[in-house]
Amino acid sequence: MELRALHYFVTVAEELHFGRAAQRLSIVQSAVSQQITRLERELGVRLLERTSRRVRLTPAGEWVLATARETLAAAARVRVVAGEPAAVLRSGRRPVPPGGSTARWTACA
Amino acid sequence: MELRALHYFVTVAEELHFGRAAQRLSIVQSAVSQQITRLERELGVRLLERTSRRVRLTPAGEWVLATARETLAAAARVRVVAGEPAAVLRSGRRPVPPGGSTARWTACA
DNA sequence: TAAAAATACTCCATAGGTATTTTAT
DNA sequence: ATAAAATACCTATGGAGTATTTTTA
Repeated sequence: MELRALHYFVTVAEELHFGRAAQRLSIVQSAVSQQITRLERELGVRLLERTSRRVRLTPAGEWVLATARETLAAAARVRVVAGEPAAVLRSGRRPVPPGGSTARWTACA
Repeated sequence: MELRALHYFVTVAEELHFGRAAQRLSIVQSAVSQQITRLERELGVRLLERTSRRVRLTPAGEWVLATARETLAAAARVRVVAGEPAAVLRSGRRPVPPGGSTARWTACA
């Protein structure tokens, strides 16, 4: 289980939409889909109920959402006590290469 | 920052010895070294002070240790609320291939 | 049928393994 | 000299991207 997957899951849970979550995360929808699928497989439980029109949290999804947020918050505290400048703060414009975002680490969460 | 790195760090902090930590984690010492180095680079702070005879926590290391444990505990709760059988429980003997441990995922933490 | 998620496939970054080197006592 | 961590190099895994397919309201 990775913090990345929890982060993606929380974002999808907030947006209730894979595409919008992907946008917020600055990655493509398929990557979000893969991570959620992997997380669900790893935990052995369905977290999101999706149809082509709506995404909803399952009961297990609701419980996991709360603890996932706690985990991410704790991880953020690690960075804070380490004195790191709050995760990924960027100043200035985001460097986007000519042909669109080919680079994989141009944008972080 | 990954849960894996936090886990390795907590183990080293408990053992105060990279080699013993690696043993407990069922991986090689160099992998532990790499993860700790990466974590320190990511956080921008030295967590462990090592000499060839002794490993000690830096003050930052002490702070990070506490929050790292909180993070791992929260991650464990995610698994619990998801109903997962407590992380990686294995029964029976560990499958070791003929030529020694070539497989990389034979043992997990 | 249209909007949205899932899948197939590719590229490259990285985790961990082996072997070796560096370092500090 | 020696015990222990760091480094170089290698292979396999997997994350994210593009393009496409599947699904269901």
